[in-house]
Amino acid sequence: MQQELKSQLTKQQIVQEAFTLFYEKGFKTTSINDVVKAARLTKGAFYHHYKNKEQLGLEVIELKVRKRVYDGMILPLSDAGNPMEILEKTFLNRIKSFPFYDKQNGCPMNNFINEIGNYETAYQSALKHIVETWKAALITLINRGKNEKCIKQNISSEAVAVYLISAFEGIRGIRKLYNDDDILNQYISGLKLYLNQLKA
Amino acid sequence: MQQELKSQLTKQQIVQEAFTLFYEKGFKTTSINDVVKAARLTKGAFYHHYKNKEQLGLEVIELKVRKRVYDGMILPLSDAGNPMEILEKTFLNRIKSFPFYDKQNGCPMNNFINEIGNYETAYQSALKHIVETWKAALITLINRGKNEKCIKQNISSEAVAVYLISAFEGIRGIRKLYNDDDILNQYISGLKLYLNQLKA
DNA sequence: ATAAAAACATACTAGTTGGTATTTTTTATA
DNA sequence: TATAAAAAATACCAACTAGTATGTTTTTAT
Repeated sequence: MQQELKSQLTKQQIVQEAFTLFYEKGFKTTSINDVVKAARLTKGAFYHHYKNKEQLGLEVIELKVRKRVYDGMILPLSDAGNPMEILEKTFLNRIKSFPFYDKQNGCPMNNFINEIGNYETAYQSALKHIVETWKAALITLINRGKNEKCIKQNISSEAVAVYLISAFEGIRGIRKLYNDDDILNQYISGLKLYLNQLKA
Repeated sequence: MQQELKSQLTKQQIVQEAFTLFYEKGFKTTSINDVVKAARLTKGAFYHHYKNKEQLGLEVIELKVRKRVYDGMILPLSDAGNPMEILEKTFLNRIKSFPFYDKQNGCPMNNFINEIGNYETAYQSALKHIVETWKAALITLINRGKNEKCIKQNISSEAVAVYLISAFEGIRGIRKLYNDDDILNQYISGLKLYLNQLKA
């Protein structure tokens, strides 16, 4: 039992360090040597727990990237209260609460999508699953807003959800190019404007 | 004179093949060997024309990526006609006219941004320059729309410009995860909705 | 015609990559 | 306490990386 615990702890350590490195310097540019060095382990230990680098990447997406999006952007959507306010609060709070580090490095999911999104089926579906979950949660909330007469009836919930996600992921990338928050504040203005126009 | 022409032709060939490879498989993952092989040249030839890989990357951004965004998304904005219609036409036409290849591989600029956007100053400013040019062109058009009373007065042109760009770049990445155009059509619905709400 | 210079090719280096084979250490169980 | 199995370390490999040194061919100027 203690052995299994140790094994899990080691894997956790590897995944944690890998996530940080992938986030900061990209998946392709991070070597297994980088990861085991950061985790203060050796290659032998790594390849005892993981078949190859791809499997590590998938586990990082599954355990870290997914959780991040889930906790930050999906879970808050199921709170009780005015759907329109929840929508605003979730997007704005998230953007505003990012530390400099997160602004500089962008969205871990978006980084993965744009670095290895194409032609790597396993990654594609892992990332797609996160997006789909997010989208579904947004649609549910928007539909609730329609039912409760605080969101316009004649708009497509799906379209709004996709447009919200797109703009959010887009700005996370674009922000990386800048050294200040001006562009982020402009995005926030644009988002507020957009949300206001959805109100019934 | 003939020599200079030959030199320019070789460089063009290199930049062209490099752009394609960077687009298809990423900047970091494409080796100089890949590039010279595609251009049917040798390493000696490459390093005669370019100082290093970074310089090639910058030239690809400057000559290819920039032109692509300029021709597809910026130049059409300065057409004569109803600003609102131009806005709609430019974004929708562009999205709808992408061949499968372009949908699968995403936006070359966005790929660069998310792959090497952070901690590489030279790339940052090259890419930022493209975004800024795009943004400025959008603002000009939106302001014209306000003057001509076809766009609401009480909205921030900057905010709209940034939100439009963000969503566009965002969906180009997200589309990479899918095998069909459903998500793209939902984006288009969302975009139409958004644009309609700007009308005066 | 010839010498210099530019364009390009060949062969190489030192370092890194993902991954493996083998050995040592730790842990669980009899 | 002996033994098997899991965990981790060491040492290694072939392929690949960006870049260089040194050639050879082609073009240009005189």
